[in-house]
Amino acid sequence: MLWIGLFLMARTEDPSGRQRILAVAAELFYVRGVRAVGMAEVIQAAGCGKNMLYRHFPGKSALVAAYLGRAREEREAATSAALTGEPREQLVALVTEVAYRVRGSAYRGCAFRKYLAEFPSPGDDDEATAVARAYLRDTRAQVSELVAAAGGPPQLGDRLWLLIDSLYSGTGPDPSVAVEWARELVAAGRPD
Amino acid sequence: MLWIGLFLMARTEDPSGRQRILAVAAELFYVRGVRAVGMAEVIQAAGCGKNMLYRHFPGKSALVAAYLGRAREEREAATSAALTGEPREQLVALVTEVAYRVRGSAYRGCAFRKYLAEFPSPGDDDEATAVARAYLRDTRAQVSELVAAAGGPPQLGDRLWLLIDSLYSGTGPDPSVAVEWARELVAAGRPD
DNA sequence: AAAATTACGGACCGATCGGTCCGATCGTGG
DNA sequence: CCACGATCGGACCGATCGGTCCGTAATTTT
Repeated sequence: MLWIGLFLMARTEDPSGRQRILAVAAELFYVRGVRAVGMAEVIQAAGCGKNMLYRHFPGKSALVAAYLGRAREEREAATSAALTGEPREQLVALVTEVAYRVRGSAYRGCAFRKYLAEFPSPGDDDEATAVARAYLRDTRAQVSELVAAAGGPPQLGDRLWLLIDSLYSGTGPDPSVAVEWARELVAAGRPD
Repeated sequence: MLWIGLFLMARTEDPSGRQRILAVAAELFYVRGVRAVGMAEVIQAAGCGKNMLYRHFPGKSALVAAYLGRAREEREAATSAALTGEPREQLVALVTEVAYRVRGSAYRGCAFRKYLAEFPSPGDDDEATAVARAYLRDTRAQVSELVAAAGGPPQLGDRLWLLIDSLYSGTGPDPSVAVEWARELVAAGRPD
């Protein structure tokens, strides 16, 4: 009975353990900034004891790295869900999905870009910085590969990445401007 | 003799006073982040005593606000220097100037966007936040006005602002992509 | 019911923060 | 040569940080 319970918790929600702490910490880090949120505040918001948190995460840097890793998983899930249809449609869908997310009321900027802005000179062993940089690099590579699959010129990838980058920045114009522009761009690149 | 000296210092450089402290602090805040730089480090880098700094700036928040105000002045000077010729040329020159700055080896991202990312939930009386927001708002308005003066549609302003925004983000493609795109955009909007 | 495992949360530690105050020092004017 | 003013920089303060340890209470296993 105990083992079945542990098994189910591990497979499903783990509502009072690691996942719960991570969800609470992620929200705080994202909204208020990583440096501005102390461990004590995470503990209080999670409603757990100090032992609980420090057993799952050896320190704040590990918690922050897990926060960005979680953000990456969420982004990848949303992105892959939007990528159906032929490559050209996928390119537009990619921009549209980002625009949709940016319009959401909970959007406070790109978590990875914000982290890199907050820690521009990290130690060489900063795992969170590695996660953030890898995400940006991989996402951009994904666009390039998609453009190559669609038979478009590399320049198309550059310009689409520029549009996505502007969307994420949070200070750009209305997201629909980027979406409409991406549509024109992909349509113009069509050889037929 | 004493008065002449004071007069010259006030008119020219003030090498051991406010301007020097501000220059040192600005470099530190910009490269390493505002929160990551303590007042003690600013004082040591400026080579002055604590009294010196706290006489010119009542506290860190005032120093940060002055840092962003200084950054704004520098940006406005560089921008206005680039704005010669007819409105359409000015639009391209605006993007080109930003691209030039972004390519510089000392570029570490837009100071205003970085500050807003570092302090997403400031107090209502945070002067630095007000400076940063005002800069972004005014710069965007400047683009819109320039487009209007050039007789272009508002959409042109949106798209040019998008390009500029992407340039500043620091994670976009090569700056030349935005410059070339801006050239095409302005040329295509030409009625003749 | 007794025992053992778990978790909450306060006490505590050293380090660092922004900021104040004051003694020591140096250059200048009388 | 002395006295004055300005400046450097260390001592110090309260607050907060990340992190450790442990007393106590609750829950579960036997």
